[in-house]
Amino acid sequence: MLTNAGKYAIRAVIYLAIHSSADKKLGAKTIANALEIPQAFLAQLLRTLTVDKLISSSKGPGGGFFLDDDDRKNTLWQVIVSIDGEHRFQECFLGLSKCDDAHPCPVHHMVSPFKKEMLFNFQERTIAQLIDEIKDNGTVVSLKMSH
Amino acid sequence: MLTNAGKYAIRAVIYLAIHSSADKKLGAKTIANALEIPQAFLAQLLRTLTVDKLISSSKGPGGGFFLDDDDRKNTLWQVIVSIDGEHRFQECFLGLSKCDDAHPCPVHHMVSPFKKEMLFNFQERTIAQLIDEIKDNGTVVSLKMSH
DNA sequence: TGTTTATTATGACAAAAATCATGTTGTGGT
DNA sequence: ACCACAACATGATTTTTGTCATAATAAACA
Repeated sequence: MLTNAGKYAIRAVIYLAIHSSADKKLGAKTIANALEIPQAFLAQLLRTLTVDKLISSSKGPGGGFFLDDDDRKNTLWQVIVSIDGEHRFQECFLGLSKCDDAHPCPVHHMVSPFKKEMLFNFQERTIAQLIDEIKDNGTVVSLKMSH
Repeated sequence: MLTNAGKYAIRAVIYLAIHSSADKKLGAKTIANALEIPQAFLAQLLRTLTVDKLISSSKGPGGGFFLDDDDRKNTLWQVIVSIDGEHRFQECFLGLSKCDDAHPCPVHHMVSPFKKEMLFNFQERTIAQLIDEIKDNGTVVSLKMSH
């Protein structure tokens, strides 16, 4: 459903959404340590996200990655597409290349409704909204691998 | 969510459910051709399923794999567990080792309800029931990779 | 203008998943 | 008893994915 890279990217973006701003930039190393994921690998993902304009970055001393207001209007779906590609998330549960309501795989009707709902969730909600929901919810979300 | 092996296994079991019986056994080669899956790889999966008593087999001429009445009382969930293991299906969407309602990952509330529902579907329905539903539904399900 | 800090870029490396190849054993028919 | 057939068992190979290391480039500040 999601590759490791995609999972890392989502966690990193959410971490940035919570902890960074235009005047509080974070280095790849900082983020990697906080999330307990390999630095160099994360750096590549952050670069890709930067190229796709889903996160912002600045070089030099005091530089780093961050999310500005515009970035926060994007969705996690865009992050997924940027790293894993569009197909990965939507592909047939059994891996068939053609699987839709007209030509369903044997479990299509068991799986399809939930996938659509989930996809919708990722596409509609902006990152800003997601953070708000999390804060409203009260329960402390975890981003680290284990705790 | 599911490994390639798991997807193959499910398709093979459903194929057997539709096309095989105690006096109509099918060789691994036949199934592999029908589903457009690599033979040798499928053969291993079928063997595993046989060991776990989810499908039946008999050696020698006229032998092959098939589903008897007892086999049809099993669920696809058992097939998944047999091939991919229990954890694969249930793991956290973002890969966190601990992710539950008490300690949720940032997208837990967006994903968890659907996963639970889907899991329930796979655990409750027997293979026999699934086949019945498919037949009732009318639309011809596809099992081949492409068509 | 040079030094520091941090991103960018590239390629090598490791691990895991998926695939393939080979020989062995058991079973039924002749 | 022999032969043909198909499952069984094991291990090697390939491919993909993920990880790591290192050098290059850009920006800020003294």
